[in-house]
Amino acid sequence: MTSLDVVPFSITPKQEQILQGAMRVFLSCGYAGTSMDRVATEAGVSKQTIYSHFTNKEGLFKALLEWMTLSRFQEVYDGGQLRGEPAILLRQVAKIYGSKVADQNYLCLIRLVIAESDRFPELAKLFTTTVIKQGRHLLSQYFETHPELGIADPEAIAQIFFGSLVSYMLVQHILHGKDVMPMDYDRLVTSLINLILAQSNQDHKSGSNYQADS
Amino acid sequence: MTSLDVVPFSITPKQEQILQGAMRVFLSCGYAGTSMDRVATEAGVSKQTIYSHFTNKEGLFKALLEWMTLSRFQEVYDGGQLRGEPAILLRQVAKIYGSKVADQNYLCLIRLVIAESDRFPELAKLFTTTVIKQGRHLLSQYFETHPELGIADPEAIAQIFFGSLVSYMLVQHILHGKDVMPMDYDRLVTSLINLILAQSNQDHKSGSNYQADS
DNA sequence: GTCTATATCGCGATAGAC
DNA sequence: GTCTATCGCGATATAGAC
Repeated sequence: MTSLDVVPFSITPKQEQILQGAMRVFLSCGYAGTSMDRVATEAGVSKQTIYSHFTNKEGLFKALLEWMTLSRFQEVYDGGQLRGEPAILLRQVAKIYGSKVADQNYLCLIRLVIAESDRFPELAKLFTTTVIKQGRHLLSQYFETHPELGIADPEAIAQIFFGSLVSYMLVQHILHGKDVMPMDYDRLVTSLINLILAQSNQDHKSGSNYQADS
Repeated sequence: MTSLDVVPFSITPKQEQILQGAMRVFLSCGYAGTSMDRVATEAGVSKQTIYSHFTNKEGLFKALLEWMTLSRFQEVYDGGQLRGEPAILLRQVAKIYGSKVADQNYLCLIRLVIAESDRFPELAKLFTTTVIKQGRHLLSQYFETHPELGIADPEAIAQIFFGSLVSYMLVQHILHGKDVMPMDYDRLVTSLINLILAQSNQDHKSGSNYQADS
């Protein structure tokens, strides 16, 4: 359940050189918009060299996205379990998340995974499983070990927490919201943390267990 | 400020016929992956007819996305100002949002706007302004006219509300989260509404006005 | 206005020398 | 293993008949 059925990569220097070039082109031009000639030029190798290391364009693309997804996954979640005071920890998570995800390469990776989610559904699932599901799981576990926070549905709140951060990055940095409806990241994070922590301060007899009528 | 500097469309039947065909192809194949031959076949016209109505591939693509964005905008936000009891209204908004956005065409439109946000930034800005900014503004106004909810930063909470819904749709339906980490929409909405409404039930002297230390 | 036919170019993939 | 040269195909865009 917790282990991923994806084997770790072992990459030769030449393959990494090719992937670095492929990354620059695919991330900015998309799958269909990328030509193998351009990748060869950008990587500083000939086209045939690419075909000798990866089966074809599709194979190169899959290898690139798996490589980026898994390496970035390790980089973000290497800390293991979450610990500390709620107010401090949530802000820290948001801060790390903001600095790691606001990175240009990572934003382009997300955009590319979304763009090709129909043509390459397995890659989208890999991304969802390793990045999003894992993050949600870690935070959800933290909530469960802190019952004093009064969180009724840890998984849902964890999804709301990360979802708010994801949509912020998406709208502000990918959809150019920073130009037409700018909002400070700290402002969003502060409101978000206040929302979640306010659960522990309220009268639990009140209408917090609102139920749907559908 | 509230008016958009985009003139309403007047579309001839032939143009709509072309746009309908273009929609099917562009939404599933992306910009670079779409051929004008395919659009012509799908629309039931010849290729030259397309070029006589739209200047080129880029012009056709822009016209399509502006057409879809603006027409969908009118469809969702025709209700004007929001009214009603908070618990009822928020759930109603989430319900409308869920049914309108979960539509396959609309999900593909969002994916396409994201995918081409770098090549066509003006289209991304148009989408952000007409759809996201407008929705956030309406909900923010509602919060401002209901001070009893105890919401300190209406704009931020409105962003969190819609952001949670957007990211849910994105992860579940576009990134295939429904296959690897399914979650019921009502479950998320219930937790989200509880979070927001809990603000009005708490002791306002407590740590709800947590401040960043950065 | 709309169609058929065509020009021109860049693409993915391969063959063969070294 | 890596390079240069090339094949075959499908792309955007246009020309000219009706």
